[in-house]
Formats: sequence, structure tokens, C-alpha cells
Amino acid sequence: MLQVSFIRENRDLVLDGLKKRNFGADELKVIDQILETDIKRKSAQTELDQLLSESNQLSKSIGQMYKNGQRDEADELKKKVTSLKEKTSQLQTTMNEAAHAVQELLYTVPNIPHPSVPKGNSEEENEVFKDLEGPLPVLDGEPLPHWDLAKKYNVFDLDLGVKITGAGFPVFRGKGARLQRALINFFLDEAHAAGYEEFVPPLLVNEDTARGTGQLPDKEGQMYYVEKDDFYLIPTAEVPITNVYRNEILAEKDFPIKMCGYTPCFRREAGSYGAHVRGLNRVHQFDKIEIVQIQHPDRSYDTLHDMLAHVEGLLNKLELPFRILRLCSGDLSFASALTFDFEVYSAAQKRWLEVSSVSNFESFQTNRMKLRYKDENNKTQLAHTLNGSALALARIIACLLENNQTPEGIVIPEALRPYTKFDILN
RNA sequence: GGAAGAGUGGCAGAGCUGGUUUAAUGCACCGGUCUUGAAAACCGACGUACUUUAACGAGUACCGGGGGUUCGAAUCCCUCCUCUUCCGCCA
Repeated sequence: MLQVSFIRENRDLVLDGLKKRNFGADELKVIDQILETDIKRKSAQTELDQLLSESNQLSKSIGQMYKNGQRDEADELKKKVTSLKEKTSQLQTTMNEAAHAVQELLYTVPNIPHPSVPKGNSEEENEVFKDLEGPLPVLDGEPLPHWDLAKKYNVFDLDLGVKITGAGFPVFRGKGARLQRALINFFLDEAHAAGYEEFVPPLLVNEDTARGTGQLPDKEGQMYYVEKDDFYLIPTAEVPITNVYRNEILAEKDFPIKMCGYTPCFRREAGSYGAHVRGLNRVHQFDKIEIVQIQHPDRSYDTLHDMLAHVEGLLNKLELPFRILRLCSGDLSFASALTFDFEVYSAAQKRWLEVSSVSNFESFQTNRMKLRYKDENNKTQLAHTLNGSALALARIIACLLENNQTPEGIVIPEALRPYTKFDILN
């Protein structure tokens, strides 16, 4: 969420940013609407504060009068304050309504894209930031997609998931389950080695937490909701982990804060059907290791590139062919200022599969969360947050199965073998 | 799930028979004096948000969250949340 003060001081910049996000003339009106409503709020507050100040003064002297035994004069004053009260409660309502309206409008405004974000309408226009070195890998014979391989080697079972829960809840078993566990440990160890503190957070979060990272109110339908307790199942570890520092004021020396965590992720998303959502390409529950950083605004873009390097390192160790995309404005998520996607090429599906997304949210989340720090002048400023998948398991398993298939079985990459304790999955 | 008690500024802790509390006091942190340096001592500053001001400053709100009573609420009432203790249930 953008700050009103920021919009006030950078109106044109905000408008340009929204135009880049393909806002039409009508949609852009929201900005001036916010500014006008905020002016209403301000003038109501100015007047209200004055009246409250006055009645505070009077109430105090009433107290004095009672002490001095000036009962009649006190009663006279009481009437005056009572009449003031009518006005103040009216102003209070005006102010609250205006403040609330500003808030609601702000929720509809996405983050301003970073200058480097290419303008575009859809994922077609994402920019290849770093391409795969060398030609696209080709597999001999007739490579199978991962859902066929999964059946062949009993890696996971979607039908069993349907029996136990419903569509989109894969059941991993045997070596598939062990591969899953190996990947989790591998990714966590790598994150730990890179200096990220590990968390095991709750998988259900309350409303404030879901709002803090921007899942509410915009993405309400994507989360599973437990009505009886008013909890949301997390769609990503980003939600509980970033909220660790909600409502905190940090010192400059606390930066950077590096956190990571493994959690299952739950997504209701009613996706489309067809090959693109087959198998593990899109499921309701999957496992993911998330890395999160809280950083000083001056250094958040350096940090973004550090995080990219971390994810690159993981994919290199897993020997998977990948490329990095810089998302165009049309594909950029609501809260992000700049996002890089990692895609692994599946030689079996002959398409690129998204396996990670690394973003800088700048102060968009921290404004909602009230996550601030004291700068060198002792002023409170909003910190920046960043996060990235490092990595999402289901998709990585799909990629490993498809790219590493041989007549003998699925070859486990060297780096994973100490974790799987087997070299080939067959 | 049942019963009782409690939630106050970074921490500890007073206030809680409503009105010089604009939340005492101590500790911690920060600045200064002293010192070769440090400690101690002493002095000072020490919350957040918003409004207003060119600025100094002034004002308003906030004592777990929300609502209410009152001229006036940390203090009284309602409600929710959390914690502690006891009982019950349980991996």
C-alpha cells in the first residue's frame, strides 16, 4: 500500500507508474480521489482537534470548580461542554469516514513499478534478463511428462489425493516422498549457509497477518479460510515470516534481516484446465522454501540481486537448465515493484516452467505492516521487504523427473545425493 | 472446555475508591560533564501516529483490541483477544 504522503508529494510519478501498469484514464482518477478525500480528512481533524482541545480545557476547569465548591458555575460549564460534544462527535464521524475511505481507495492502488520494469500487457512481453547458456536440451527417444513418470516410478499419486482430499492434492510416496524431503533439507541448508535464519511458522494466520503482506483484501479468494476461528491457511511462507516484524521499529544496524522457512503452501486458485495445469504444474497444496529479507531502502536492490544469485546457485547445483525473466508491468504482481521469475526448461513438456519468483516490494508491504526503522536523523522510515522462492518443490520435482529421465530411471543430481541417499529413482 | 487472577511506555513497576498524572519511580539506551581511557557520580534527552507551523513550537489520539457511561476514563461498564494458576481433555 502506498502512503498518502508519498502520493501527495509524487502525484505525477504515481500516475506514470499506474499508466505503466496499463491503468486507463478512468482508473487513474482514484489518485486524485484519494488526495481530495485526504484533504477532507485533514480539515475535519484540524477542526476536531481544536474543539477537543477546548473541551479538554473546560473539563479540567470543571474539576477545579468542584474542588473549590463552585458547584453552580461548574454545572453551567457542563452544559457548554455538552453542546461542544455534539459538534465533536459529528466531526469525529466525518473524519473517520474520510480516513476509512482513503484507506479503502489505497487498497486498490498497486505498487509503482521500478523504472527498469518493461512496459507490457501480459507475460508475452516479459523480458529475458538472463537466457539459458547454450541450446535448449533435447531428450532422446520419447520423453514422458512428469505425470506419466510419476505413475511409472510411483513418485506421487494424484488419484490417491482425490480419494483422501480432492483434486490438486498430490500424495508423494516411496522414493518420491524421500526426494521431496531431500529437496526440503537441501534448500534449507543452502539458505542457512547463505545466512538466513530458519523459521518454522504457523500454517494458519490471522487477518492482520494476511493483510500485512497484501493477501487481504485483494486476494481473499485464493486463500483457504477457517471460518470458525477466523484463520487463513498460508498461501506461502512469505506471509507468516514477513509478519514476524510487523509493527516493529528497527535500528539501522539491524539490516539486513534474512529469514527463511519451509512450509506447505495452500492455494485455492480455481485455475484453468488442460496440459498447463496437469500433474504438479498447478496444485492446491505444495511445499516451498521461502527466503525473505528486510532491508534498508538504499540497499534493497542490491539485496534483490543477491537473492537472484542465491536461487541461481540452487538451480546450478541441481543442474537444471533455466533462464531468468524480468516481469513486464502487465505481469507484475500487485504489491511488487520489480520481479524476476526463474523458469526451468522441461525437455519433455517442451516448455518453460516457472519455479521461482523473486521480488522487491519496496515499502508497499511495510506500510501496511508498519514495519519501520530509525534513520540517522532518528526519524522513522519504512523499511523495504523482499522475498523469493528458493525453491518451490512440486515444480522442481516435475522438472527433475522430466529432465533427468533415462531408460534406467530418474538420475538424481550429485548435490542431492547426500540427501536422498539414492542415486537413481526407479 | 470449566474456574479464578492479570494485561500500563525497551524492561521492571506505581496509579486502578474517576478530576494539578500533561502516566510517578527505577533500570536500559542516547548526549554531555568529570577521566589518559573506562566505571562510578552528576546533568540532560528519552514513545507512536496524525493535525498545524517556513521553523521553534503548539494541538489531538493512544495505558491488550473494540464499544459504552461521564463535563472529564489507565481508573467504572460491556465485549473480544492474550497470558498465568487450578481442573478436564489430549499428541
